[in-house]
Amino acid sequence: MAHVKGPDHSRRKERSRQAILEATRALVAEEAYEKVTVEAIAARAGVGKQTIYRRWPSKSAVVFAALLALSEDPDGQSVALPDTGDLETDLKLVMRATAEEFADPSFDRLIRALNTEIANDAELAAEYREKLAQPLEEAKKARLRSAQEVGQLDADADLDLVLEVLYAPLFQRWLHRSGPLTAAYADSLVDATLRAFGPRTGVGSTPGELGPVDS
Amino acid sequence: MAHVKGPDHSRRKERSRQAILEATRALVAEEAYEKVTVEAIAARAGVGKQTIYRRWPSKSAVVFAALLALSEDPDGQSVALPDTGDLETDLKLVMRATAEEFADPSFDRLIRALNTEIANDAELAAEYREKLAQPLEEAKKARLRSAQEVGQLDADADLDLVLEVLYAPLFQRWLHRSGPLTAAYADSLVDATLRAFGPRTGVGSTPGELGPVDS
DNA sequence: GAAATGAAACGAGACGGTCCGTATTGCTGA
DNA sequence: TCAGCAATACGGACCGTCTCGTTTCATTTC
Repeated sequence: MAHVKGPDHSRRKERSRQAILEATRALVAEEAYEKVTVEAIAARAGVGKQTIYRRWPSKSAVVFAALLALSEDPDGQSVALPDTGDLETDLKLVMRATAEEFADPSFDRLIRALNTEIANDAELAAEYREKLAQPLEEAKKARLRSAQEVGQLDADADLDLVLEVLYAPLFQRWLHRSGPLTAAYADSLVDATLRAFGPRTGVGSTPGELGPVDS
Repeated sequence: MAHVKGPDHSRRKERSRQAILEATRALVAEEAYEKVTVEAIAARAGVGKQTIYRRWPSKSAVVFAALLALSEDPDGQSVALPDTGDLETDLKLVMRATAEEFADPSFDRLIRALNTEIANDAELAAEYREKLAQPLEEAKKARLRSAQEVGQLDADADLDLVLEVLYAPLFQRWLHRSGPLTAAYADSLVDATLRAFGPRTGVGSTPGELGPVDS
């Protein structure tokens, strides 16, 4: 008597759900965002338009869900950054990889669509932060904390600020197409960030008042 | 007989042109961007729709022109940053002012609309860079160069990179609504930037191998 | 067990509404 | 007189709703 509801159509639902999300991703990846229509998604997914609107309230929501699912695929597997023991090495690795990702046209279009959605919708932005950005940031901060423990990063550094100084320039340069995203550029961002937040040159225990370098 | 063309309607043309741009700015400032329609602009400007399309090829172009005109208004007057002689003071002044600007809802909507346009249209982005971003950046770089000359900034620093490290975090935090844009935050960005690109402390400048804490 | 039953979900697509960008029309002002 | 204009009708694209006949599947019936 656990069956309160009627027939179990969950498998059917899941299949069409996946088809819709995959069709959406494919379309966003291969065309300009304005050309992605709900009708096109439905046709590509082999699905009726109503099936889409049964699950999501708007086109924005569908696109957003499709892009969210991109990073949720690997079940519960949480992100983890490389940890060779040397922060500079690890950061350069990650930043170079990030810069390369942005060079891929498909990825470019996907992320541009995502940014357009969240820049103009505070609710979607909050959901994006909660489900995608926060977990990733936590992983990055975990790596930074481990660097703090071995004295490769200022123990007092605000990690949110460190991440922003590190990533925001890359993001802005990509979004505004204001310069090339080369490996050298990625490296120079890491260098700048480490100069700003690297270990204090002084006798570094807990800081606060001691200021041996006063120049 | 310098009049090659017919009757001199230039004053009329100019009047309707200004009316269109002003109506556009008003609408973008007060409503969500999707609600701004060409018909609404025409009605508000007391102008026929065709008059708009006679001058601009698309809605995007009108909106873009309206926002461009925002910063072109003060005739040929070029931008100049404060120069008290102390870079830290000047940068904090500018960064605090920038952070405050973003807090104004009208300004927020205007810049959000502008960013949406240029993020998805490489041509508009190029025009934006040429007509708005570049001149502003040049003014900022001029201030930085003067700081380099008096030894308040590393003479070898890449000024484009300095500006990115300084402004991009603020921009990203605003765009993604990922944190408050306080004066303290503005200051901490200046502090970080100056630690990264400030005058070299001496000979053994670049970090990397010196490791008093090796645990 | 296999066939019949009924409800939920579905594919297809017609429909109203909004908006873009074009075409038409009659007016107006120099 | 006539170029430029406001007003507005229009075609086309798309969104989101609604309808209709069909498919799928748990349950019932033999």
